[in-house]
Amino acid sequence: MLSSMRSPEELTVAFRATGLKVTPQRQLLFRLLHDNCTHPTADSLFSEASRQMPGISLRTVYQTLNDLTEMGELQSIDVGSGSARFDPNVSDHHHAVCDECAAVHDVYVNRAPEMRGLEGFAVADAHIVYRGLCAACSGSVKR
Amino acid sequence: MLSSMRSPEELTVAFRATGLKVTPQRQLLFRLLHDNCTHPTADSLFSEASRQMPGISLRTVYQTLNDLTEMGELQSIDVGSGSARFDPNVSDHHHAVCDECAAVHDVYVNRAPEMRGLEGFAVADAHIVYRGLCAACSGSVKR
DNA sequence: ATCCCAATTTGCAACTATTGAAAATTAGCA
DNA sequence: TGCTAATTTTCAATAGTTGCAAATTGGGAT
Repeated sequence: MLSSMRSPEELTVAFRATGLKVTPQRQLLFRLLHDNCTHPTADSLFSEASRQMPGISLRTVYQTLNDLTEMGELQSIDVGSGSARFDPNVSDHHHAVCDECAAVHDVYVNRAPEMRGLEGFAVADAHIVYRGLCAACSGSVKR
Repeated sequence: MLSSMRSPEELTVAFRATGLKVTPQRQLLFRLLHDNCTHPTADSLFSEASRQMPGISLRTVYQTLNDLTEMGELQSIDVGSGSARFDPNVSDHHHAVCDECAAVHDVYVNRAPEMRGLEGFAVADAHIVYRGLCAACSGSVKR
């Protein structure tokens, strides 16, 4: 059901097949992104990567994220937080952002709603951003 | 039906009532925004304003846009174009962005779709961004 | 009509997110 | 093992936006 990014091993093959090289930096990022449901920013990935590979550059992180996005292995999403979030779940889905803890969750809808009030617009896709309080934040006794 | 920003005259009263001053810069922006359905950016408003009032500063434009947004007279929307767009239509609505000409249109949906796959998230609001080709761009013989 | 002071405008520096460019390094095939 | 194009790194540059301080000004009080 989830259409996740391919595994580090599969990406290694895919990269080589495309003429792209598989460097230690890229392998690390493949691993950090695999099954990552935190919707990380380039910067949070850079921090995480730096811990395991001191000296890796932020530029390389951006580069690799862009490569993966172009290959369709990653989805770049903008939930209005100022920086792009990257999502290895490339299936057709939407997002819910917690106003309290800023966590981003994947959500699904039965069918994209029909829009009204605009004749002749050919919709290619629709992305919904829900805002509110996540289970953890709304469940706890609020401050 | 449309819940548009109040008129320049009404805003003048509202500003004074709140202890905010009504300057020529602000009056100009009130006018430029009234009934403006182009979803302008701060910068496009600054260009327009500069034509009528050379010397007005971009900082003032940002300031006033933020003030109006805080007062609920304006909605700041992010359609992923890199810069914020401002919408004097403050009713509950959504947006359609043309991939060709980048125009942003207001759209309405019957009801916000229920989301699935996330238990306990208390939705405060939902914003949908549609992408595709607007009537003008999809109708014309493509380049 | 004039004063006065808090609100505003300006100018500019600072900041964040991201990309461009060039030199040094390296993956991976021959 | 060598070669070369791809990659990484470094650093500068860009866009959008905000912070700050000095100069200006709106508008109620006099």
